[in-house]
Amino acid sequence: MQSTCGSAKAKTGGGHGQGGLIAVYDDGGPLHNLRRNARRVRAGHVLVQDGDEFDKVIVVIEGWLATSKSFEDGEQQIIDFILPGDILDPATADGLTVGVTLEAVTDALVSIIPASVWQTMLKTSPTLEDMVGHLWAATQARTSERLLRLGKGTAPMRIAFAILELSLRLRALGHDTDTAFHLPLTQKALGDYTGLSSVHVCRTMRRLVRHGVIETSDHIDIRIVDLQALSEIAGIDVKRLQQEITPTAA
Amino acid sequence: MQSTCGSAKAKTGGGHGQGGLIAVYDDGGPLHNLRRNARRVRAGHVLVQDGDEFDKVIVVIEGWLATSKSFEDGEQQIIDFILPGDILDPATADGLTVGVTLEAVTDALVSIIPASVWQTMLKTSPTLEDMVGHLWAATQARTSERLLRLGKGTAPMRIAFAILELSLRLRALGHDTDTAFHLPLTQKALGDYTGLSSVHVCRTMRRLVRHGVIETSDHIDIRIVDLQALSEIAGIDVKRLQQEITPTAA
DNA sequence: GCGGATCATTAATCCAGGTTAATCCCGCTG
DNA sequence: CAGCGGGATTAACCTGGATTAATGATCCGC
Repeated sequence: MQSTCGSAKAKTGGGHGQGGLIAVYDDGGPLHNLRRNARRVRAGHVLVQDGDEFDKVIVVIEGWLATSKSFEDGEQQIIDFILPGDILDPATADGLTVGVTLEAVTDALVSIIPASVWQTMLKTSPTLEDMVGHLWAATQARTSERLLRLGKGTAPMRIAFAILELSLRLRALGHDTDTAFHLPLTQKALGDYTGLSSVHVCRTMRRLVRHGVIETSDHIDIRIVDLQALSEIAGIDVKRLQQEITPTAA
Repeated sequence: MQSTCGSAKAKTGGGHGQGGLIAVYDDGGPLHNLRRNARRVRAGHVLVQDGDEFDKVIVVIEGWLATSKSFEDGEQQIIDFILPGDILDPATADGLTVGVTLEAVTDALVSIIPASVWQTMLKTSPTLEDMVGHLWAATQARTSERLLRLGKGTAPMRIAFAILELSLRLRALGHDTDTAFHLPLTQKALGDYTGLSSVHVCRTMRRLVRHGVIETSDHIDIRIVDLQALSEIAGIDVKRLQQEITPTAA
């Protein structure tokens, strides 16, 4: 699950704007024919509902997905965003049903692999197993940070963290520049991710802008102006977070 | 990661009061000699600190551990409780450092396995791989539920859920009876787990008692009086939660 | 039995963030 | 161009849970 990191790096990023793990798929690696049997889904499309029977693994090739859970009253929590290169096995312990709803945030391209096939792929490719291990470790680390902030963090901290976390993940994909990036999210969605109301997300982000920590333009294009300040608010060390949550970090 | 569930069941529970996965270890399975090289730790002992270099996997044989993260100001969030039979790989994506602090909640018996050895064990034992897959799926499911409640749930809901979650996990180990069980936790710790202050944990639990939903005796011995009501407050269906978070559920 | 821990309980007060609702902005379509 | 709809923004108000602090229980070692 650890060791032998390097192999997954392969930041060749074959010119299609995606480095990281996706590149591996196109390098004749274990997932090289993913694109062939991939499926295109539109933004808003729900791939699986919490509680459904479903025993497939999903690999995201392009676009954003999100896993979420909600109460009967409609209150929703986004569990995680699934970005290009991520692999999601939504199964619960019973191996039959899933514990989250999976929805496309943007138009996306995904590959849906039956569990049995996936098993075989894993068993025949140590590289793939390694990749999965790293992704899993990264997810763990991110989730822990998020649990800490959902449990004990203030609103500014949650927002700042979400911005930094997503910016790091996007950067690792080779999208966007270091400081400017686009979040395909409404403030409501950002609230569902951070456990805040959309109104308070707005308030808090406006405050960050006013304090010159970030800039925003046209529907959540974000530019980080003062990285130092932002990471202090988020309560993290950027370098360290990057190492902990970037599966391909050296 | 799913399929072939049954093999892990093995609820023989060799008479030492622990069913589930631990039983497998004693059945000549891949982990049968765990106890031999196990290490005993006292309650309160910190095994690893967030940020440490550490590339070992930890298997809990007896007792409770907890993973946690905290801010500089001392505010602490318990990420998860690690119970007998659980396997913890605390590594982050960099494969070198860990992202959580691991502490013994009670006196405990743990086996600490170097990453390389663990790799080998996994590769040579499909049964073990399967177990790990189920544990991981169970953890995922539990974490999702907890994220939902930390983000959007009220205090009663968080407490009720924590009680039910832990009671189910304990029951799966063959400890305790269906409705009565002991939590080796202070209210402070329960607060760190649910993202509440100890004072509010107290208030909320007292209210549950007053409403006849639970009973408590002597330092968090809990008896569930009205399971129906408790699960409604928690916002779950007990049967379903059990399937989703119990690695050995059929 | 006595001082000193640690933890639970309760009450009083405060505030971060939720809720509601009005307004604005912008892209869309007829 | 007007009208519309979805989101962002802002202000006014309210509340769930934090904080502080005082009081009890237990359990200790002496």
